[in-house]
Amino acid sequence: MKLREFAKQLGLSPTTVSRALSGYPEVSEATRARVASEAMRLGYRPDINAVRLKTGRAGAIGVMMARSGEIHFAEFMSGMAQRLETADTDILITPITAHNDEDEMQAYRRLVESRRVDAVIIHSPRPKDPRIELLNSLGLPFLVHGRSETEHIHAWLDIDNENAVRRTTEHLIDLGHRRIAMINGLRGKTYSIHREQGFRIAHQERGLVADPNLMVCDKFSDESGFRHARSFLERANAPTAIVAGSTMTALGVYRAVRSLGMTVGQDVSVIAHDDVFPYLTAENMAPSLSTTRSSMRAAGTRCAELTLQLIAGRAVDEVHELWPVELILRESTAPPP
Amino acid sequence: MKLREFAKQLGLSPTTVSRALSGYPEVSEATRARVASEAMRLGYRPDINAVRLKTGRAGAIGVMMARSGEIHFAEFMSGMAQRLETADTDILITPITAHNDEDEMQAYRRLVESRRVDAVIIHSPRPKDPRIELLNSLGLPFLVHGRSETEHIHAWLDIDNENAVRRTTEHLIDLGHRRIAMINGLRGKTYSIHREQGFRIAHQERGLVADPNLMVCDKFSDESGFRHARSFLERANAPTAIVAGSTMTALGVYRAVRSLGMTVGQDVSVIAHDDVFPYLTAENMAPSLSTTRSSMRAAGTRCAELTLQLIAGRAVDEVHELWPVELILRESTAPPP
DNA sequence: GACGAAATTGAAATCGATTTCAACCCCAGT
DNA sequence: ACTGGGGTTGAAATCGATTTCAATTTCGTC
Repeated sequence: MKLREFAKQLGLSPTTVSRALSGYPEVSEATRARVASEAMRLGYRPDINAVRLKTGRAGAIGVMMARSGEIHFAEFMSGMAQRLETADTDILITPITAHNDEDEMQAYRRLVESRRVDAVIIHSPRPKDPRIELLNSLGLPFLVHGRSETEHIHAWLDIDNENAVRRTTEHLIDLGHRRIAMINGLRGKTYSIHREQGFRIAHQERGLVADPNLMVCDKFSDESGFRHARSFLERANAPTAIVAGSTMTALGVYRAVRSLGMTVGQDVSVIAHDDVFPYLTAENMAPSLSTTRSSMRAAGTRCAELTLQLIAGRAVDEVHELWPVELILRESTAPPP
Repeated sequence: MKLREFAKQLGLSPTTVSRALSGYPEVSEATRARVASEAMRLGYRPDINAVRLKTGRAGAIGVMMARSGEIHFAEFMSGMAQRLETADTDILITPITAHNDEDEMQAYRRLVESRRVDAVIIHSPRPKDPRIELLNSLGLPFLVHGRSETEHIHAWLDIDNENAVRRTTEHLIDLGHRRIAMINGLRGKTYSIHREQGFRIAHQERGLVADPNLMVCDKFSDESGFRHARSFLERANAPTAIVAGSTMTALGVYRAVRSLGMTVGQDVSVIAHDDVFPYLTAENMAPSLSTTRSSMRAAGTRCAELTLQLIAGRAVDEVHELWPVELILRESTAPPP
């Protein structure tokens, strides 16, 4: 059913119908009500592509998906979806298969030039992230989930990674631990850098020095948690506590500890950051895992909201949110033996 | 840059340029080459919304995302993306917040009537799934990931769940197990039903009867694996083997076994279905987990391909694929003590 | 050199909405 | 009775491409 037809059935002009449906003020209340109810009854809905062509709005927010199916991705998206479903805005997934930066940049260009999206959200930025410069120069609104240290202006939402790990580490030191290891996220990402900073600062504050031999960077996975924890714990001067990058990593760490005949929360303390996944709960691990916590889903919802605001014209330099994280102590952290 | 302008710069008509870029045969090779290279140089790309309006193609495939961030989702999507990136087709995520069927149906209607997508993919169908009937009546091409038993025709790709669990169970019986428990997926989904069938058939074949008290349905999560395994193992007549619905479930099962002072692969055998996630590998669990395996990512890629074929007009009743699963025996299965 | 077929190119209509600008109605104020 | 203004409505232009149909060029053949 097209506007033409529909308008004819109502005995009105397309103009008036269009105005009635888009809430313009100059159409009389009586007409608006009639149009609305008839649209519902006859199932008329504007062709989204015509609307987009005419208005220039794409009605979609782009999200770049890294090739390696990020474990965080589904939760974040689900959060976004929650906000967007009432905003008549779609989520457009654009795959990044590229292994080099240039390909990735090309993907952004394509997105912008073909007018597919009104804005994009990018994840896991690096301190100097070329994407930020590119998006700025392309003039496409964008929100960074995470932060960058580039001089180029950008809207962002991030969690306070530095403070999270700092409190985590302080807690371990205060329990009496002196040799603490950290299994960090991917090298080069801003969040990994911030976490490392938190780790160092906590040590310094207490008059200690973080041992570089006890710090590694890797992806968040069960496997990497296991491997690094084993490697740490088999050393002569093994750490008595381990800070893990994610609950998935912690899973591997637990396994490594057990595989060496030790017990988490007794021989070795473990603490991790928890992005709150419905299928893996820190509280249910054995022993229950102490964590810093910040919901990935909530971040998705808020990022969607902020992105809508950017599209609506909110100033980029107003949009900066740093979320604090909760510290939740459970059974996996205790004084060293 | 618009077609008008671009064509003028080339000294050609918009018609010819459009044809050159879309690969029509009637444009001379020389012109085509010139147009292509200039388009690259000047960065001309057709406005996607104009193209869509004119051609009536949406250039996107819709995927419905259930509210609960499915753990499988990211991998499947990532697989889809891999196929679609060269097809100039987007993936459109539509959130389903609805708790009732009617809302969900409404979401599909909206998708179709506003011409947002050329096809949709739906997941985890039930034996009589009303979505299938609706999509048929709306005339929108769709692919079911999984299968339904409805009389309504539908294209589908599924893994052979029945056979997977059947072989799994046969293996356990052949090892000597007589009391085998199964932690199945969500009740009412076709895949859960098929798995249950496989479980029963394996028993029957060997002259045994599956014990209904040892079969439960629940979501795939660490927590549910733990809870149900505990409950099974604490009974008077405890099972000696457990079939788990996913590696995540198996994780919880392992934990439950250990929490009771028992050992996986000795006191209790465990086997699961593995959808192959990069962050949780059956092989790396301790002890390594025996599984049936089928890559979720590969399914995504193939589903994208099949959906493109449906859009191109391939007959719906030709599109049925049943994927066999591999059975991989590792350390978690052994004869009963 | 002329003719017709084949190969190229272009003008204009079209997709389905939004929005500008003009027209109309109705009534208050003079 | 006439004017002006507010409140409603509509005709037509427009967004930026694709595609139909007609026009033009090129080329082989007689």
